[in-house]
Amino acid sequence: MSPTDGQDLPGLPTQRPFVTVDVAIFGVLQDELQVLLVQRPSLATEPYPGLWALPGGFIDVSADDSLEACARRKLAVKTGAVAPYLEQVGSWGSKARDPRGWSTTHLYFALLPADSIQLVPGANAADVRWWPVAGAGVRGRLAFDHAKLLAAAVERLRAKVEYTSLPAFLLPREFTLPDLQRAYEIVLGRPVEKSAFRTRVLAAGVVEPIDRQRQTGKRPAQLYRLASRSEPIYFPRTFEPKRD
Amino acid sequence: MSPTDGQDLPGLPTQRPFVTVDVAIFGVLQDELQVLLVQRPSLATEPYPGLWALPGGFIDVSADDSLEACARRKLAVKTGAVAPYLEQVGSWGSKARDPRGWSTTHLYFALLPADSIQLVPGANAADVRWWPVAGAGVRGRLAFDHAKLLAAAVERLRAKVEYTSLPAFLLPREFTLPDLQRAYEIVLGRPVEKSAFRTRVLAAGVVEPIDRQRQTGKRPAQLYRLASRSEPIYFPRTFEPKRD
DNA sequence: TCAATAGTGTCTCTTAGACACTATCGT
DNA sequence: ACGATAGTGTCTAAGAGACACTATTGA
Repeated sequence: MSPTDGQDLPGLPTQRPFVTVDVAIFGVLQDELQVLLVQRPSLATEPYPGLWALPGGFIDVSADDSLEACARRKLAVKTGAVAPYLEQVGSWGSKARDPRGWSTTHLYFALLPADSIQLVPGANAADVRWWPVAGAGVRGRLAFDHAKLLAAAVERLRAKVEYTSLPAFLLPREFTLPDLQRAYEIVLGRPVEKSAFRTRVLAAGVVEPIDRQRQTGKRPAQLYRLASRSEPIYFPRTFEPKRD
Repeated sequence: MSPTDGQDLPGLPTQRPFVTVDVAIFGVLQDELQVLLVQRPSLATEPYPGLWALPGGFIDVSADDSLEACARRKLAVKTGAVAPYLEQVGSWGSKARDPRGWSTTHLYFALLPADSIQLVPGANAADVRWWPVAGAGVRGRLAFDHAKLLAAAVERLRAKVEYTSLPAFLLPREFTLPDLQRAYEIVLGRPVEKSAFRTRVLAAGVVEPIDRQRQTGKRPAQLYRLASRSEPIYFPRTFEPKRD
């Protein structure tokens, strides 16, 4: 197959944008919401050398059957794991966002239990590490338009957390209700009322109790697991605090 | 500039998907939610000849500065109008969705006052017309994967209508509250309670009264216009009917 | 018995939903 | 006066938010 196959069929444009997929992988570490970033290679031939970026890259039209498959592949390459939750955030494309030319990117975000995975520095990424989302360490120092992409992913995540069970995908398979409540508080960045939280989560059927409790020094807590390991639950109302 | 410019820079993939933008343009006509479709040319060299499809097509990397600009261009070409509301729904891409090869599409949906525009049959589209969204006339007879795309756009629209002022963008610049309520009912496909509707819409500051009323045979109705002509308003709660 | 965390009960207040009622036009 | 549509008021019930209270462990 020649390298220009499919580039010159009649009616198809000869000049095409290049197409990438980026993934914002979120986890909770040290009681903080963090995002997985990779460091770009320090080669003068590469754009933004040495800067941090969302993991991602070009579509491989011979290896990737679809955009989502491409996102899952890039996720697996960095984490060696299959994320329990993956969702498309949107797409961006313009002449200016990549110095190499007209480009589009399809942005996904993934949630996973951060302590369950091993980071995998890749051939094309000097380093891989978690960065706190709230911290200023990352702000404004990301390659390409990734600061904007990350902000969009965080905004989407925070918005959906108000009315879905998404934070459960940040926890290991078995967890307690206080664990889950803490995950909500970490993502939202504000405290959540305990009684209302428990009522809502249990009424919505997000979780089901298992026949075990967590033994700590204090009163033991009932262990739960997700009722639906793959799909999030949507709540009828939100967690938003009462307006004043 | 040679036709392969930008195709062979070092590090860039030589094989790229082709990139399209599609737009689901919605309007209310004959008391129904309708979508603008174009008929594909009846040429054997074109895929899906004669079938109906969402307006759209390839990115023109020399004419389009961004994906959204491309969507606005395609919208203007068919309607001659600038839509008061345009939102990205998502993107799809795979090897299989277009017989000509690996392709991606970026789907937008637009809302506009249907009676304010003139349809413009284009060079590459045999015909343009409105189709009822609910009707079976369109179902399963769309080109490419556009049935799926249209379903996604309708789903997004319906979901957002529950908690936003989107239907206002389907009305002319001046309208009455009963007009607006009717627009909600048409999009949602179910009746909306009058009193709660008015309370919510007015409390949210969606509209502002103008110094005129609509004279019909009956009691005249106060005319309003959008408080914010460009941005939709988000309600704190939804219009969903009480569960049983 | 105390500290600490898990889990429940109770009160209030807001708001949606239902629906009846009033208001204003033309005929 | 009446039909028809515009617009308001009232009652009820459900759920959120606040917060106090009880429960269960180890030390």
